Amino acid sequence: MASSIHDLARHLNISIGTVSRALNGRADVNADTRQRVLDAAKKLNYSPNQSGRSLRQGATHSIAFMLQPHPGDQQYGEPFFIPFLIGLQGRLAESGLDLTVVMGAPGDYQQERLRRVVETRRADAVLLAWTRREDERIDYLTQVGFPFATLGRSRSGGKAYPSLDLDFEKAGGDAVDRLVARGHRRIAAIRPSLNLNFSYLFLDGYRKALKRHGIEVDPALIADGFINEAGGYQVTPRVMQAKDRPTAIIFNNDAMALGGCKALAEMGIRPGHDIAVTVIVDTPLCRYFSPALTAFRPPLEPMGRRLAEMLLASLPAFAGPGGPRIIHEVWPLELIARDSD
Amino acid sequence: MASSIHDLARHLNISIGTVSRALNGRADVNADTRQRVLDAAKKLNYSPNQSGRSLRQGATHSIAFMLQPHPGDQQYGEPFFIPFLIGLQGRLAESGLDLTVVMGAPGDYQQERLRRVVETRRADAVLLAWTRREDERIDYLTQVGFPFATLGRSRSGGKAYPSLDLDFEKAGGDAVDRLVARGHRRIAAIRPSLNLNFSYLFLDGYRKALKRHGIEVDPALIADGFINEAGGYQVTPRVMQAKDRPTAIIFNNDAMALGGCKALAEMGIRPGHDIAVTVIVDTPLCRYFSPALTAFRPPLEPMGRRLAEMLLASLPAFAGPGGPRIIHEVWPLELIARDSD
DNA sequence: CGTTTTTCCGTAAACGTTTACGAGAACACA
DNA sequence: TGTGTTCTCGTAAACGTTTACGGAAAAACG
Repeated sequence: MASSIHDLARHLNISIGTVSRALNGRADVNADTRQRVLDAAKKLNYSPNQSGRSLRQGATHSIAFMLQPHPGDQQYGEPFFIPFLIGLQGRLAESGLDLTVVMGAPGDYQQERLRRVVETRRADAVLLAWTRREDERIDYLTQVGFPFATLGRSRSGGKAYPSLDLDFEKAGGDAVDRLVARGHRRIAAIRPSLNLNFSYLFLDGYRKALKRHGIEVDPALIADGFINEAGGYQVTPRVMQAKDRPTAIIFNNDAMALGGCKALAEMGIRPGHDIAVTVIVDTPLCRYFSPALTAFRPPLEPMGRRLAEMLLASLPAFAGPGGPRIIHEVWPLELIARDSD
Repeated sequence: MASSIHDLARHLNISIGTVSRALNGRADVNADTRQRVLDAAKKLNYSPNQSGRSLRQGATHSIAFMLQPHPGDQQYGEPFFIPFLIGLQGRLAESGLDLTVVMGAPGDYQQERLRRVVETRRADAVLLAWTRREDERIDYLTQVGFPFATLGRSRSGGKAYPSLDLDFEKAGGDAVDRLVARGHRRIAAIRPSLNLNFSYLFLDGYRKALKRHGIEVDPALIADGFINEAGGYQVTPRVMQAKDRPTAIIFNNDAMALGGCKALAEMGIRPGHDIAVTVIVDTPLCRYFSPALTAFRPPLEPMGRRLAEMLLASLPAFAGPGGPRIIHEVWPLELIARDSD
């Protein structure tokens, strides 16, 4: 049933070596025989056994993307990543690589699963998302010398790996600028806990922009909570209880914004009327919420493509003529003005 | 660096055969030597090369879950599946199996990717979701005799594969019952197009319940659209233009409900006040939306665990003493009453 | 003590590829 | 014609495992 290279060879009365060379497009095979091999391969529905290839070549031809729910986050997930994955997979496929998403159990922050992938050599490289400020995954991978790239920056591992990130700092500043221009002075910031790197960047941008406008940074207007609806719901009332009530809130996460708006609604506060709401990472949620939420949108699919390219460029086997290169890029977020501010 | 079974053997001065047997827990190896092997394995940080194992055993020890955005659905994804995947991965890990999620490019409905997985033998079995009424993936897999299980039922492929589904028919009926009990007679149904199987089940339940209550089924109150926010947004006004305006809408999809509520808001119609809204599959969205949406909730994580178990039970290599069994189950959806109806 | 059974381990083949090496044939060139 | 080059292909080893087979040593048994 599963036809092997031997079947092809027997069928054509040539050696398996020639068949392999023909299939792999090597130069030292007659054009005529190559065609015959290709035809036979199609006819016998042949496709190479990956285990065999991997074993011989020491490469799996697949890239692992580590996807993991945050600890305790049983209910919701990562819609954010889907368009990103589409771009990723598209670009990888062009280079003959498979993308496999490996799920971690919630809570262990991927370390165990990551080790498993690396040690059993299930992938040729790994893609990490939601990098933390100090990231043990990055430490581990650099230590064992396993190729990887990250979506997001980190302090860990030096800069010896490709990374693509969004400019959360600028977005945080732009959000403040826009709100200040609209007359706001009391601006709250709500961000995820866990030491996610983008959350720090966002806060930096927020703080710097306030200072630029001569506005004092009030700790009572800054809060962090769990990175989902429940977290936003829980933490938003806290900033609303500040002595001098905020007239605007910037949420660093769409899910938290959703929960926060729920909390606001229960307090009788209407986004867009009684308070201005801005969200840093846009998803379709923001668009279809009532009122539609002003948000900063990342070009997710192009980001996926680009990160794939950057990863490939760093791998000796795929790098272009110039040899392997480590590329770092930071992309801007585009403001989508809607009704909530 | 990557230590092989040969390194272990050399280090212990025994043959690789013995090492392998010790590692795999076979009976014909001395308890003492086994311990020495295990210790050495830990010390040398050995873990078996998957390609080697797979090649020899003809099994990859991994299960593929096919995840694919619907054609044209660039923006949003499958948050629905995350808890499901957690359950799945947890149960598979207990049997030493890896779960890899394989992404398809949007649009080709997975056929090409599926073939690729099957033909290159990257997984031992496949898990399909969002089954269609007539499903070419199922036809293909049964035809080539590749093991699989499905989340959702289908007309294709006979019944020779395990399947776990939710009782959308009952949920559709229950939703109608509840609305009728609250005085509604004009009840609209909005569901995804594409011939997704659950969408038909839902509609069947809806229709039967209406008839049970002596209410005529009005085609003007039934609409289908694309399975995302945009689809709901686009199609909801259509049912609202029916001669005798509906006083309630049942959405068969949470994303469509979100889009639909946006459309309603633009028409000045408030869910929970001017119209009753019920959603068949609950997500955190429904809970945090304003107003919170009444919805039917599936136990996603247990479903994942259970489907993994059912798949394993159907595989000769993992089936229990009774031999392989094909199990079919249909689980109920639990109504979560909130504020929208 | 001799025979049979059990325990334990080494040998080697096999899984399906890729690829270094070498060799025969055809060709080019003087 | 002789020599060197090019084209094409077969041979066989190698990747890291698992496992059937057989055999030596130890244990059990009479």
